[in-house]
Amino acid sequence: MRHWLLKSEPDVFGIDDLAAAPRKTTCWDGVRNYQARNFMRDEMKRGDLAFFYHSNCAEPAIVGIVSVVKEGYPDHTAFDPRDPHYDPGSDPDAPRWYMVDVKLERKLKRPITLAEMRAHADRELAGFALLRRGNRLSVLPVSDEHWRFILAME
DNA sequence: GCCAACGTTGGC
DNA sequence: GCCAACGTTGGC
Repeated sequence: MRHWLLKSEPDVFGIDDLAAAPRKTTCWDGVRNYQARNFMRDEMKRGDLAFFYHSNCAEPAIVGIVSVVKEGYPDHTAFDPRDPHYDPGSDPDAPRWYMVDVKLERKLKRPITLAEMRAHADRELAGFALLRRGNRLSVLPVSDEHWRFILAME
């Protein structure tokens, strides 16, 4: 089983939105980056766990844990001209973008902030993609060691 | 195939 | 709101 991190802007869709969703489940739509797409389409498996991360906000932090409940399938929002994530280059016969479904397992007891994690960037969390300068990937893998260390911070 | 221009991401 | 970093686009 692999571990991941999923970014979401709390102003758009935060951890409490997921907690309020039917069956605490949502499709992770709107990802328009090829590397992130490949992770969702090819590598994320049912039962994998992921950190739910709040980005582009006052306190960037990991705030919860989700599980993959449905593996990669075409992101239909790319087909809808009225959708903000519409991409005319993707059509149902040859989908360009994929998504997974995730379910909230639990919120963390407290947010693990980006600043806190950065304090370990040279030691326990060395190599963690989230801490790379200029990191813009919205779906990224987390090693088992980093996963365990971050959970221990909780 | 190169690279400048542009749009987006995301921390601060 | 600013701006650095990055991915994408399109002219050549």
